[in-house]
Amino acid sequence: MSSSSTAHGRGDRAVKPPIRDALVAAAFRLFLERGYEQTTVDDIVALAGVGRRSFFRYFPSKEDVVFPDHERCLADMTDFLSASGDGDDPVRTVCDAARLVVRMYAENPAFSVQRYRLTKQVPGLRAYELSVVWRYERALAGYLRTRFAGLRDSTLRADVVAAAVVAAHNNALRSWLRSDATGDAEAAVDHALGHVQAAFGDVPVPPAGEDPEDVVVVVSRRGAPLWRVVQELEAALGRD
Amino acid sequence: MSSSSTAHGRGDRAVKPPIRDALVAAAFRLFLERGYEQTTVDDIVALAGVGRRSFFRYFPSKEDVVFPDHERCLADMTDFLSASGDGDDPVRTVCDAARLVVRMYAENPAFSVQRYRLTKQVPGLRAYELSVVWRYERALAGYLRTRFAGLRDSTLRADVVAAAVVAAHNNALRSWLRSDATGDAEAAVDHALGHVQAAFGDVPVPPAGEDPEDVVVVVSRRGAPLWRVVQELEAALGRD
DNA sequence: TCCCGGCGCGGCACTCAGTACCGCCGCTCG
DNA sequence: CGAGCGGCGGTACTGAGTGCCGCGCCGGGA
Repeated sequence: MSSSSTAHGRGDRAVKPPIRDALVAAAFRLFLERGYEQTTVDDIVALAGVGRRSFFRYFPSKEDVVFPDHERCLADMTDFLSASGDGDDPVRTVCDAARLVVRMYAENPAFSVQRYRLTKQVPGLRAYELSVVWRYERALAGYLRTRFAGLRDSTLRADVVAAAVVAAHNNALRSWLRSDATGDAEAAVDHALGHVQAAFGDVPVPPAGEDPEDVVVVVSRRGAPLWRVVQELEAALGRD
Repeated sequence: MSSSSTAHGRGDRAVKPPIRDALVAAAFRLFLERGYEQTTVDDIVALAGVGRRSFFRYFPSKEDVVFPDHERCLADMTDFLSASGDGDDPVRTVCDAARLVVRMYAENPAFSVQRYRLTKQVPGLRAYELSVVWRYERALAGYLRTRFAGLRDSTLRADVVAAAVVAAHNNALRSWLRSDATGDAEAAVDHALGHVQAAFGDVPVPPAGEDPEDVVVVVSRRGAPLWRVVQELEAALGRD
């Protein structure tokens, strides 16, 4: 039932938000019973036994109660990205960041499946989920832009890779949710992200055994000054 | 001012929707004057001189008036996809389908720039645009799924390619919009989509040979993916 | 112990998007 | 010439989201 992102294991009694969890529980009970649009905020607060005003204190909109933990997960992702150094392959880093999301889904499989069924058939919730996914994607793209800075078409590469990572992640995640959360969600996402890493990563991961050597292209127009050649060479090598 | 997708050239007096265009014009005047959220539907219909009920006859919601032609463009895209045979490279086909969108934007540059500024700073409109983009992406992915049927991880590949195409298209389109629609939007999108085709398409890309006097030196290790070669080649040729 | 300030909560009233229903008018077809 | 009929406007309603205020609880300070 509980869906809070904060852990609560010891004897302490719901240290964080008792009323917030009550609202989420009441909302999902009613959403599953009579549908999302047939449930008003007044119904939710009546079942939860709190005032209507308190609902909007904890959730800016009615849709937010369906995604109570994404805000925290997004914060975790930005923390993860800002904490990861410049050493590893950036594509691998954003793939790891995406794994944070599927891990959150896998923490509450039943809850995630219910929410998936809800968002699948309510257009308003689908639109809201899109905006949430968009924020994840922008976080990944922002990180990649800094890592790709200096390369040619850096923002384009960043956006495309971020979109591919999100698409692969969501493909595997939705497939897992459609199967009623049977099997290993993280493994499915790993497999999907493997394709993206193979296509965009510095090192083509799955076809192992090959050399991780990169490619260098030098194009020199006749009469082009030497510094121009050096510049292109540096650009191709990824130097700043 | 006009933004209708239907042509109206001859002496006939706005054969399709006179009142619809009036609503769009009035809405944008008010949106630019005092902002989107500061403008009510009553304000729009008052300025347009029609009844409030008529607004919702033409636009299901207040957000729809900002994107008056996307419904038609989406229909064009689905028509284009269902009409294209199974002969060509499917990745190239979806790239061509995406070009329909930028072409629509390029038809009314001033209108597109205004709308871009609006959607950039109004969260509600951003969310709505996301849902519109999502429908384009699903159309592309649906086509690719049928074309990829039988291949391994066909739906995954379809989703990833569709997302990459949309991301590349939007990257170039938004860059063009941010520059106040100076330059060639379609060329920018072509360049961006070239990267996607290089990464995912059957045929790397037609590089459109330039001067035969150029000297090209390519050093490629076997581990490097083909798209990297093409990317560096394009970069070295100064195509951006 | 009493007082005081803050804060979380509930209640009220309001705006505005979106919908259902109805009544009007002009057009066209029988 | 009359009867449908479709586009349009008006009215009234629901429900989401907001601003405002008053209450009660809790902790700190004199």
